Order: sequence, then structure tokens, then C-alpha cells
Amino acid sequence: MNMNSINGHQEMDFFSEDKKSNKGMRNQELDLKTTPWLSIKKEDLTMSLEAMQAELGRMDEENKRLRVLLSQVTNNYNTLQAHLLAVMQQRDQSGHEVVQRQFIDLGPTVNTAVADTDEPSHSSTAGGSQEISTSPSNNIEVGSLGTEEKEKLSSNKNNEQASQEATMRKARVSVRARSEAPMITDGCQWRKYGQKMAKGNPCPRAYYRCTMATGCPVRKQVQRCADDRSILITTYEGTHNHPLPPAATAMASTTSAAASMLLSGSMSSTDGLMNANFLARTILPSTSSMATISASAPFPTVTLDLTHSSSSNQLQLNRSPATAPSSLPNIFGQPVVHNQSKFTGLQMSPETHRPSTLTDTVSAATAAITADPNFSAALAAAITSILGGSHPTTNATSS
DNA sequence: CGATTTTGACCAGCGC
DNA sequence: GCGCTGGTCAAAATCG
Repeated sequence: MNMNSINGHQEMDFFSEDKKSNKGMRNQELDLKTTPWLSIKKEDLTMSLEAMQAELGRMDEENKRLRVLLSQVTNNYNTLQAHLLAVMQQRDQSGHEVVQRQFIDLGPTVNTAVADTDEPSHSSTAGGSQEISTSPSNNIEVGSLGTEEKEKLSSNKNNEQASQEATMRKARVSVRARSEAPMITDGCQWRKYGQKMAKGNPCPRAYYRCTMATGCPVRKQVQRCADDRSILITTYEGTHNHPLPPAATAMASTTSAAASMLLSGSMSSTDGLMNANFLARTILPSTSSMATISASAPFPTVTLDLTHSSSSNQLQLNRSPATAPSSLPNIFGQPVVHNQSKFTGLQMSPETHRPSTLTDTVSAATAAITADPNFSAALAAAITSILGGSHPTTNATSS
């Protein structure tokens, strides 16, 4: 836009006005002979008026730019609001979906899950024809960025996601349960992709990957305990990036949440989850609970041991030496020797409160494990013990 | 015939 | 560098 065309109009008026008052100016010039300071003032005045007009032009230009920006922001706000409403409606329609998405969101693949929804792309309708990024998860400024900057941003985001995914994949949740079945029924579809003889165990270890969706990163290992072959050790790794059936939702939620709780000590944000310290304090509220910490695990692992009676259920919190935080000794309020392989029988205060995150997780687990009666009973007993038997959802679903 | 399982080969990490 | 071990790949076999 040519600003001179606008301000030039005013300039013309100014000079035409000046010509009209030419006679008056002459009189003024006569007067100026006796008052020379006014002559200087007149030049200064003319100069400052031009400067002011130029400044006005710049302000006008910036004003227009700000309007465009405001339009972009408004559009993005409306898009986000519409998206939020759609999500809220979706939640109202499906209670299970709420749980599933809540815990899927804990993982690094959440963005994929959200992006995969069939939400139509909202196009900008107000404020002009400028193309504006409407991705709800993306930033407002992308639309004004250059291609190179967009690629850079996308690359950074991908790196971040890859990093988080790698971290999440390393976290494992292991479930020990007595079962004669070759595999725990957890509601998911698994495909066996390998089997190995593990050292020190005559029973082979089977490797499974989730086949409910192509590209799902979740894997699990199934192995019988060498000491007691009636004990089945199932180790889950990763977070599902797809919707799950109700029967599988809670188990996936539990493993995902447990992994997130475990990792939250080293990760920046896990959406309101507890860190390992809080996990330990929450899970060990009663004097009958015991914690076992192993420093020998290659990956940070939460182990749910459901092989004991309800009075002696254990939750083992395993951390590899590399990931063990320096605050580890504070977890149990007493000094801990890092090289020690196991710590048992640590007592916690029964007055510790229980946040909704854990109770939700545990109640979700109880809702899901009804497929296998033995496993269901064992896990329900463990959960009851963990929660002190006071959680209504637990009581309702574990009977 | 497609999906799943089996199984030997291959690779990476780790300790010596 | 070498061997061991855990984990994954992929071709062949099997199943429904």
C-alpha cells in the first residue's frame, strides 16, 4: 500500500491552504522581519508536520498489520474453542473413551492419536483471505512463519516426540500373577514375534507386539518364573496410539500411568501425575505394604506383584542406576545405599492421602481385568490393599 | 489365503 | 576384539 497517496492528499490540502492564505503570509513575513524567531519556527513547524505525517503513515501500516494478527488470533481461538467443544461432546458420548484418551495422552504418541481424529480442518472465515494454520495442537504463529521456519519447528517437535517416545518405551510395567494360562487376557490383540531362552530360566521368554493398529509401539514379554512356574510374568512396554476396547483400556491405562508415574521423576511434565516419591508414599500407606527397590533392572520398571495374599501384596519400584534420581533416599524418608540390590519392609505413614490419579488408575484396572478370574481376583486384592479398601469404584468392580 | 506362530539369523550393548 | 545376552527381523510353517 502506497502511504504517500493518502498522506499526499493532506499535503496538497496543506499547501493549497498555504496558497490561499498567501496574502496573509506576506503580512506574516512582514511581521517576521520584526520577529525573526517566528520565521525559524515556521520551518520547524513544516518539518515536524511532515515527520508527523510520515509517522502517521507508519502507524497506519502497523495498525493494519495488527488487525491482521488479531484476526489470526481470533480465528485460532475460535478453532480451538470449536475443537474443545467437539472433544467435550465426544467425552460425553463415551465414558470409556474418556479413560482411554486420558491415559493415551500420557504417552508421547498422544499427538498422533489426537491428530488422527476425523475432525474436519477448520478454515478461516473471518478477517480476510490469508491462510492461517488451524491445527489445534499447533501454535498460532505458524501461519506467519516461513516454510523454512515451519520445517525447523516441525523438526524440533518431531525430535522432542522421538525423545519422549524413546523414554516412554524404556519404561516398563511388569505384572506378576499366578496363572495356568499361557498368557494373561488383557483385551488387546498381540502377535508373537519372537521367543528366546533367557539365561537362568528354563522357560522361554515370548515377545509380543500389539496388532490392534499398525505401528502401535506397545510390546510385551511373557515369561514364567524360574522359581515358581505357576507365576506368569508379563512385562508391558510403550503406550498404545489407538483406541482400545473397554476390556483393554484399563490395563493399558494402568501400565501407561504406572510408567508415567515412574518416569515423571525425570520428565518435565506428565499432566498431573505423581513422581516416584509420591507414588511410593501413596502405594505404601499401610503397615502391611512392602516396597522392593531393585537397582539391577536395565530399564526403569514398575512391578506389580500379585502372587501374594492380599495382606502382603507388594509393589516393586525398580529403577536402573542411570535413571535413579539423587532424591531416591528421600522416597522412604530414610537413607538408602544405592548399591544395595533390594530394600524390603519399608513402612509408610497410613495418613498419606491418595490423589485421584492413582485411584482412577487402579479403579480402571479393576474394571478391566475381569476377563481372567484368577488374575482379576489377585489384582483386585492388590488394589484393595493399596487403597486400603476404601475406594468405592474398587469395591464396586472387584467383587 | 490371510493372519499368526515358529525359529534361526542378525544386531546392539555390555563386560572382560 | 571377542563372547555373551537380550531383543528384533524375516522367511518358512502352520492355522483357521
